Amino acid sequence: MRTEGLRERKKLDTRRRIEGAALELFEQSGFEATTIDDITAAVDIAPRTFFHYFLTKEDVVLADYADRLARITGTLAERPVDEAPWTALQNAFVTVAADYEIEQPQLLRRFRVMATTPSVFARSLQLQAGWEDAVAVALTERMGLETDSDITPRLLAAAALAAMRASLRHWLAGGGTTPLPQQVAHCFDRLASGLIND
Amino acid sequence: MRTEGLRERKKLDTRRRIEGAALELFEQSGFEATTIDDITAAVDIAPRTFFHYFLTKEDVVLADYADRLARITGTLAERPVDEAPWTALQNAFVTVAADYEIEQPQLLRRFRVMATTPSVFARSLQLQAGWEDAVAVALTERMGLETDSDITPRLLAAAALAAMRASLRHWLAGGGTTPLPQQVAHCFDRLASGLIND
DNA sequence: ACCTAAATATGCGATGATTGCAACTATGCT
DNA sequence: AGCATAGTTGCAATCATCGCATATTTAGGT
Repeated sequence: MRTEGLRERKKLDTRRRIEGAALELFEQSGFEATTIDDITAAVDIAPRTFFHYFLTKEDVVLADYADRLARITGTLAERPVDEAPWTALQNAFVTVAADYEIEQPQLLRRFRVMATTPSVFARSLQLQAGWEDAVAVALTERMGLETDSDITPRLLAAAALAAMRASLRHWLAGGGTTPLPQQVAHCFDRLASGLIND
Repeated sequence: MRTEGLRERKKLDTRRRIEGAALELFEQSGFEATTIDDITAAVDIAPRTFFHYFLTKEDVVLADYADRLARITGTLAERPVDEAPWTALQNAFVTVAADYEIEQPQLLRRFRVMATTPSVFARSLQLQAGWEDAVAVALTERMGLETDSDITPRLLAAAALAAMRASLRHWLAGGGTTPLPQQVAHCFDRLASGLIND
């Protein structure tokens, strides 16, 4: 009972090989200086095939974002319904932060490219906006509200993402030194206790 | 005592004509379906010239962002130094919100395009990230902190932008019905008093 | 009005991402 | 083996964007 059939395995393998080769090239020559042709040549596939695996060149760097979102909404769904929304959110994001911590080495490669390439950074913001949407929807359901009638879920989702981004930035600035989960928890706490005292 | 010389006036005029024609075309045929050639033909300038006025096609839709940021940092700088950072931020953003309210008709055109075009939306997020940077820097100075040593300014800036975005979304969802400044003030208040109670 | 330097506008020619389409090949299933 | 399906490839076309060399235009003296 392998991971599905040969087809699936091959596909996953190709995807990983693209990611590997691309990241290597990006770090070596820079994102913009690396062409799709360079990447596909390195993996020995047709240029056209690249776009069957990734929507854009930027997405190779951000290949983990979809799973990351799933992890967030997944954790959020697991939290007891009677838990305060903000607390549930904190738990969900601290969980992802813990993932980040574990995968730190690989992540740093990606983040380095993102931090130095505007188009990749922009794409990451776009994907994160998708996270915000998903989280807002999840919160709306959890809080039993009408869609879009109340601004609360949106505000909470946006604030959560803000806390995450700020923490991440700090983490990266320190080269991954400071413990990320604690940092995230701290930012959530700050927001939870109001910002006037800062 | 005109606005500088003829050269300056012409340049401003061309810029405005590009914006006008482009927005019209975007609304009529869609952003992506409109090419640079279409736009420059409508304004009767060379295609190459377009890029002397705007860095990207997306930037035509977001032409006001630079001034908007100046307004924010300007207001922030005017606030008394002993005012709490979050309060100062609130004031700065409510000020822009008031601008938005006044320019509502023109803004709605732009927002409509932004809301329906992923690449424009992405670009707007990128520009807002620039706002966040600028605001964070301003706060760092105002609070007399070492650059990047403390995560606070970053968190506050990110939270402020989050409040702004959430408010804006609500405003747009309602077609510009609800009073934006109040909405923004409300979101800032919510964050200021902590999110646990929600 | 005339002349020169600086600022702008054009024209031209790459480059490179991205996409639709049609032909081709490998895999899954019977 | 033999068909249906999914995945790969080639090809051609679009279009944004950019560097560069060449006109044009405007600003400031003379």
